[in-house]
Amino acid sequence: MAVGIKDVARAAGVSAATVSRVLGHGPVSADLREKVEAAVRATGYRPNLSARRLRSQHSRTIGLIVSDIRNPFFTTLSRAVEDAAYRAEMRVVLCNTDENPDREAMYLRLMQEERITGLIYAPTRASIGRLGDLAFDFPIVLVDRAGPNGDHDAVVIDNVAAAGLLVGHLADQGHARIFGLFGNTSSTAQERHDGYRAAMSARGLVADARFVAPQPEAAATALAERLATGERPDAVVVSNGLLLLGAYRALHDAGLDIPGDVALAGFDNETWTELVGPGLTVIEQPVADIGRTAMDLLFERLRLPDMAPRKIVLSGRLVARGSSIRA
Amino acid sequence: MAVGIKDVARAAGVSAATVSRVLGHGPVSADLREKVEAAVRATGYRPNLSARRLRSQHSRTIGLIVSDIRNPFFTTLSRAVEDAAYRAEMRVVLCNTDENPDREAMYLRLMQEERITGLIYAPTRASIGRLGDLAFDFPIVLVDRAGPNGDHDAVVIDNVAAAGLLVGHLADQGHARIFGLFGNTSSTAQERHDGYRAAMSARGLVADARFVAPQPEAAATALAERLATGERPDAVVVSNGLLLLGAYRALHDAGLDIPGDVALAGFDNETWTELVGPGLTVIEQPVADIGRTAMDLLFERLRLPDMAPRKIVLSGRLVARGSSIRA
DNA sequence: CTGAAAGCGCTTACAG
DNA sequence: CTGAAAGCGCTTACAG
Repeated sequence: MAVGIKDVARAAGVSAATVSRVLGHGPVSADLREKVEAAVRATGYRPNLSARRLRSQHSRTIGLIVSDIRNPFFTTLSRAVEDAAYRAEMRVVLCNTDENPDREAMYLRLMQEERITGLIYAPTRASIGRLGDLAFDFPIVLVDRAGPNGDHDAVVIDNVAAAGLLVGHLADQGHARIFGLFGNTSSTAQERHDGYRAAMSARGLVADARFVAPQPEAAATALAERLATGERPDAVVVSNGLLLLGAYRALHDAGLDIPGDVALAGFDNETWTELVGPGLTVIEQPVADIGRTAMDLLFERLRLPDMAPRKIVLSGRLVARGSSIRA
Repeated sequence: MAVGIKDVARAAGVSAATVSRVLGHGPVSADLREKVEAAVRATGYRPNLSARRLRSQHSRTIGLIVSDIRNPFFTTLSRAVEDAAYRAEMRVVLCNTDENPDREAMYLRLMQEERITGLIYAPTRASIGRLGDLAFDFPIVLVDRAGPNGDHDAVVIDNVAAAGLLVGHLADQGHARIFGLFGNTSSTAQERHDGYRAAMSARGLVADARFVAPQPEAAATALAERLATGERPDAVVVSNGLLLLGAYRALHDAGLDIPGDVALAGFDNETWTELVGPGLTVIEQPVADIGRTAMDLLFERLRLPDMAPRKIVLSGRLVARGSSIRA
């Protein structure tokens, strides 16, 4: 049915080996090369990648495991990774765990079964501790979330510093009761929480934070609850774009003016953050750089397997907008 | 290095065939099954999918080609497809064309080389006409964008009707000079344009539309240009979420009040559309349903290859918000 | 139910 | 530069 390499060989009057060499980078005379190329066109031959991978023992495949593809952070990241892979003539298998450790385990198994060349991986907090236990036949570069002990290559931003930037900015604007909302599944959110807490304490302010599921609804609910009890915070910081959406909605629904009643700031410079109300103050991450750097690190690791693990720390940038600036 | 099926067989004291049967659904005695399972655990064996696919001639792989993964429409679609594939014990290869016909051609080649089981595909407008020319070894279900002649299975929404809903709604609110912005790469946008034009004409209104590249910036530029010339439109409709973002920003930057100066409405009920200014009036598409239905159609087609092509038309729903409602 | 053998479609030493 | 042969790691008739 489907045309195979033998059919092309027959049509070109050469051996299958020669066809393979033309398609690969083997040495072939111009004469035969031309005949083979004509035969490939005539037959519409497409090599079978499963056979090629099996025989060559190279999958030329990069695995990419992210925790939520709806999050523009990971969408942008995956595009950067794909572009880099494409330039290196590799493909990408993109998997989405939804922050679910079961799905994560399944996809890690899949990566092994695909015999991937290397993995770029944003582990859930549940998995990040057990990372050392797992032995894989391929190198791993962590992105967005690094393990506590630096035994893996990783590309992250300085979350403690970035959270400190936000708190410092809010404090400079005269805010003191700064309520924090942080995702409860990622080490990144944990670090942002730590940075928040440290910066608050450094200014003699009292930390007041909650961890919630990383969804807008959870943030909205948690913030609404907080608004209903005790003294109202005069600012809110959140640890990512999804929570920012939920927090914005909760303030909106509560009829509060931003920043008049409550200031708002968070992570991830998504397009909509510039559009809403007064514009939202955010930390912008160098997302595409993170992806490119992760691929660079992976290729380095493949060339030099025994290199010591490297953690590359990039910086977030404060984008101050109306949501935090007191008139 | 890596443990293979023979290693497991040796460890379990059985043949490779028996190991294969335990891992598949073959008939094996409880006794041997147990031994094999123990050996699999002990060795940490993971089957090589390339070998399995090559030998079994089943890739158990669904291809999914979308035009822009940043567009939440396609993100949501891909999640729905993946969930359905997962339930059917299949994997998904997700490819992103960026509306670029070259990338599209490359990915179609890749699909053939992967010997995918079936393809779910949102073709660019450049390709949609040539769809009939291409012969593939796998069935295709078009999503979001159907060809002009119904020779492929497809799942779409009624774009003409949906655009008519928007125009009708705006007209009912007293708007007459309704400017339209439509993407220039998708047949979907073309249909929405046609629906816009038909609805305008049915109400005796004069159509005033432009096609632009499907990016926020292009929409913003085109709308700014339109605002700078001639009589100002009193409403703007756009054909998708990205253009809506750009149009919103252009109105905002021009210092115009929505809907006081200009009303705005468009497609895709993305989260941010509810948050901005007065809330944006949109057509909500049943995105997850489109994905699920496409997978159903694909499986049907695989079971019954000779079935006549079916086009399933779902409906958009008007979500009216402040951006179009005249006080 | 079980094993030995063949073969999926390629690539790659090996020999010339 | 070129071809014949072996073999990647599995699955699946075939025979028992």
